[in-house]
Amino acid sequence: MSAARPGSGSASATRGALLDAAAQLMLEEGYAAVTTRRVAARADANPALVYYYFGTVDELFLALFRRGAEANLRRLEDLRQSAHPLRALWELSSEPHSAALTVEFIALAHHRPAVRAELSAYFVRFRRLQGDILEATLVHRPSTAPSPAALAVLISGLSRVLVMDDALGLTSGHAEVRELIDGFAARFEGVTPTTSDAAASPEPGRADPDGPD
Amino acid sequence: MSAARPGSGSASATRGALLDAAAQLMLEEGYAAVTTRRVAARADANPALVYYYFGTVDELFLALFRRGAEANLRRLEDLRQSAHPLRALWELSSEPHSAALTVEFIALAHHRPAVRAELSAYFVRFRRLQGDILEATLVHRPSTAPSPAALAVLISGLSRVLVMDDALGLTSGHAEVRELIDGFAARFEGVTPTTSDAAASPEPGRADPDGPD
DNA sequence: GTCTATACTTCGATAGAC
DNA sequence: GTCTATCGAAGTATAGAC
Repeated sequence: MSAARPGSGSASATRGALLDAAAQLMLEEGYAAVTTRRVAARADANPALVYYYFGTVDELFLALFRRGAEANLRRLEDLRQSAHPLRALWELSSEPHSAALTVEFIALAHHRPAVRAELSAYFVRFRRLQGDILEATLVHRPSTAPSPAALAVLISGLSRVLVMDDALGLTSGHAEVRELIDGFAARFEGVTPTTSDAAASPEPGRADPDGPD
Repeated sequence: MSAARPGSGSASATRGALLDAAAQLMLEEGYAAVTTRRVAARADANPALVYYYFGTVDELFLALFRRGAEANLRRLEDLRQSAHPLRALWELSSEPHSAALTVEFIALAHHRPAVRAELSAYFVRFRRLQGDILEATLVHRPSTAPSPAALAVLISGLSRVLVMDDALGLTSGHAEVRELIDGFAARFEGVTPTTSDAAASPEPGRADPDGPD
C-alpha cells in the first residue's frame, strides 16, 4: 500500500485497453515494440497514462503476463471437467497466439529478472496442475509409460515447437508428430482420434485464447 | 555488385569483432540491446563502422545469423563421422548458448520478414540434414518407429524445451525426459547410456558453441 | 483520471574529413 | 577503413494543470 497506484483490481477500461494494446503489439511486432508511446497510441490513450497505471514498462509487462497467466490457469482447471482432458490439454498448449506470446515472454525473461521470476513461478504452477490432470486422466497407464511430470514436459515441448515451426512456415514431419500425439490420446482416452471429433465437441473455457501457455 | 560494401568474404578483424559483440549483447540482454552504438562500444569500434560493414541493423542481424547457421550446418555434417551420431545430434541441439540465440532469432523473425525468410530457409536445411543422418543411423528401426522427419521435430522440440526450462530454473520431469532420450539412443546405437561415456568421447567439430540450433 | 509540456537519453542513419 | 559531427525521430520518465 505504499505507492498509490491502481492495481489489477481496478476495473478501469483504460487500464484494460492499455493491456490489450500491449498484447497486440507484442504479438505483431515483438516485445521491443511495446513502448509507452506506441501502447498509448494503439489504445487511443495518453502516453502519461501508462505511467499512471503501471509506473514502468517493466510493470506493464508483468501486468500483461499475469493477466494471461491467471486466465490460462483457470482454463486449465476447467479442463478437468472435459470429456477428453488429454486432447484439451494439448490444444490449450497449441494455441498460436498464446504460444507466440510465451516465446516473447521467455525471450524477455532472459534479461529482465522480474519477468523471469514471474514466468518461473507461473510455469511451476502450470506444469504441476498439468501433471495432476494427467495423473487423474491416465489411471490405467502401464508402468513403462512416462510419469505425469515428464508428460507435461513432452506436451509443452512438442506443442511449442510445432507452433514455432508454423510461424516460420516449417511443416516437415508435423503431420506425423500430430498423429503420434493423437494416437497416444486415443489409446488412453479410448476415443476415435478424428479431428472432426475435436471440432464437434468444444471444451469448456476456451473462449479467450490469450496469455502464455 | 551494386553497393560497394564488404561482404562476409572480407576477413576483417573489425567486422568479426562487431559480430561477436552483437552475439554477446543478444545473449545477455536480448535482441533489443543490439543497437549500432552498443555493438560498436562493446567491440571497441566506431559506431559508423557498423553502417560501413552492414548498412543497416537488419543486415547486421542477418549476417550474425548466417555466420552461426553455416557453422552449425558444418558441425552437423561432421556428426556423420561420429561414433554416436544420435547422441551427438541431441547434444548439438541442447547447447544453451545456441538455443538461447535461436529463441531470440525466432522472436525477431516474428516481425522482421528478412530474418524470417533466412531462418525459414536455414531450418529447412537443418532438419533435412538431421533427417538424413537419422535415416543413416537408424537402419534397423522397426516400421512402427517415427520417420526421420518426425524424429527431427521431436529432437528439436524436446531439446529446446529443456533448454528454455533451464533458463527459467524449471527442472520437474527433466531427468526422466533425458533418460527417455538416452534409452532411445542406447537402443538404436547399442551403447551403454552413461553420461560419463559422452564426456569421455568428445565428438568432432564441437569447438565453437555458437549460432542457432 | 486525464491531459500538456518538458527534460533528458538513445536510437538509426548520413555526410564528409582524414 | 576509420573518424567526427550532426540530423531527426523515438524512447523513459516526471511535474503539474485541469
